[in-house]
Amino acid sequence: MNTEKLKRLQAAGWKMGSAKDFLQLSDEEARLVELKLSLVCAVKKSRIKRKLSQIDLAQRMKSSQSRIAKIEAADPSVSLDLIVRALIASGATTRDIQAAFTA
Amino acid sequence: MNTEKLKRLQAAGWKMGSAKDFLQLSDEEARLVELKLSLVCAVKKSRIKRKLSQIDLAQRMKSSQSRIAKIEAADPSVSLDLIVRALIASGATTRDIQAAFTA
DNA sequence: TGTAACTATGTCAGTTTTGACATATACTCA
DNA sequence: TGAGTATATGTCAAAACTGACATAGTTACA
Repeated sequence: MNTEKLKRLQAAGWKMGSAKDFLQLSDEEARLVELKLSLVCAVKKSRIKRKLSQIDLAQRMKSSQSRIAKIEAADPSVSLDLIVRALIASGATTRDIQAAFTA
Repeated sequence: MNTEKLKRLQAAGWKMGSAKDFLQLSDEEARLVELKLSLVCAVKKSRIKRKLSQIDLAQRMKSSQSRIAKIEAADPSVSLDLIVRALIASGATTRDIQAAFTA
């Protein structure tokens, strides 16, 4: 089982807090991972809230359904840029985005 | 004068609000640019506040001085990932990061 | 049950982003 | 002035990310 798979499992619902030790991340890396996970959750919430399918969202941001799926699964191949673009495209308000940084 | 140069000028202190029209960005693109500019300013503030040189910060995050300079100049070649990593490495608190979203 | 819509996962060529390096420019302060 | 420190800008090979595609799995509902 590799690191990438683990990161995906994390996103799939594993409790944070164990991530750092398990993946042997530095504090800084851990904060970035947690931040990404928060934003990723916000993307899904925002998308569902607006009743958009992954295909809908993909079209809005000129991406593809598979990439949206990877975003929501916190696949290690997705950048913070893409996550935030998805969040914006999904209709999240500035306040929503801000809130995601807190969580 | 190209788009990349313009984006750098923006970061160098130009008032936002003109960016969207001038660069013909969509609302979504404009929001992302504004977000990046806010974070970029936060990086510089945080770095200065902790009395770190660009070299110091570069070492902390295993990057290079030139890349830190590009981050602070909002060079189009820098990703949101790198900006946030710099912000974290510079010692910014979660609250600082959050505040950058408001500004 | 079937089937239509939705979501997940793997792959890959093309594109973007990266650290490193060279070098130029600015800013102290003696 | 000059030497030392800090920051800016250009370049490039290597690494990371991307959309697109195929396809597998899931969910909802008649």
